[in-house]
Amino acid sequence: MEDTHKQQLTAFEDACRKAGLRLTPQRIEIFRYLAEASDHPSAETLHLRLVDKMPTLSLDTVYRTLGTFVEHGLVSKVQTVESQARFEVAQLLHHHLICQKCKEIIDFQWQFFDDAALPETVRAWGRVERKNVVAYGTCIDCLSK
Amino acid sequence: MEDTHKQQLTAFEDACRKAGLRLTPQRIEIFRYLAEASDHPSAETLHLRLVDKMPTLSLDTVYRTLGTFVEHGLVSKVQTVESQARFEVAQLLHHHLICQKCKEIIDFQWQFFDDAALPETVRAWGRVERKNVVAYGTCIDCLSK
DNA sequence: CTAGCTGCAAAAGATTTGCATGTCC
DNA sequence: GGACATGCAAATCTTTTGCAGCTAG
Repeated sequence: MEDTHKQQLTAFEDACRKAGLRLTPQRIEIFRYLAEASDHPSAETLHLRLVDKMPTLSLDTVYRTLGTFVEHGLVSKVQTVESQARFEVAQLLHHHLICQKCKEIIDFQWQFFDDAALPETVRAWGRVERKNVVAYGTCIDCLSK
Repeated sequence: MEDTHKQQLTAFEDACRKAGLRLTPQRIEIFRYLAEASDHPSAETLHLRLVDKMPTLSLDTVYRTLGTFVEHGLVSKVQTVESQARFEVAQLLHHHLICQKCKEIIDFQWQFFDDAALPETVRAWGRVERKNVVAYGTCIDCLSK
């Protein structure tokens, strides 16, 4: 496992303890897998890939666990145009590229945007906590097909 | 009806004819309502509000019609973290503010962002057709509660 | 007239929930 | 030990689909 993932996992265990969440094998596995995955899996995909390691893991536990993680800000629900929700380990300052053909979601960084101030008019609306860019298009693989 | 909406409606009728879509009373009402609404309603909300005017209108027609409109680029499906999908009349260059408490979605403009070029790294990914900002926070009404 | 829509009802897909049992702290 | 989490099954909620009748062009 990469260092980044180890750190995420430790931070996760600390966050669980702080939030009064029990560290069960299921939760650890689900989080670990999500931290290592880079493809924003759905609950179903996650379950499918984890039942090998953990044959008794049920799909509803995956749903429940992801819900709990999202509530506690450990995991983010990624917006898509598909019917199934997708998830990723919560991290600030990253944005999404979505291929409209293969539905793949890729993360990217954009410092310039992160530093930019929202327009004046938004200030009157309320308090903004975070802002994200979602860009839609066609990935290079799908373009060449 | 405001001029903007009249124009949208005329553009809609033209677009339907061009696309070979029939102009049925249901389609006209659904589009008209969506053009006038500013709150990004879900299919269910739309149906609920239209059955008064059109008592025979069925929910599945609303779903089917919105699907057809989205396919033809007349309407956009708005991504949310809620379970129900929400819709709006398609328009370029606008972004969303989402209140995490009351779930209200507000449009805003941001010329500076629209003009900004995506970072270099994105170019290697493929061809981007559009980019949107989604900002999350708490609206002024919910802040004062 | 007739291809394309609509409404109805039923199905499918995604997610949630009640409950009994098991397990982390 | 006791509160919390899990697994199972059933329920719920959202969206889709098959089909027969209707209607815009």
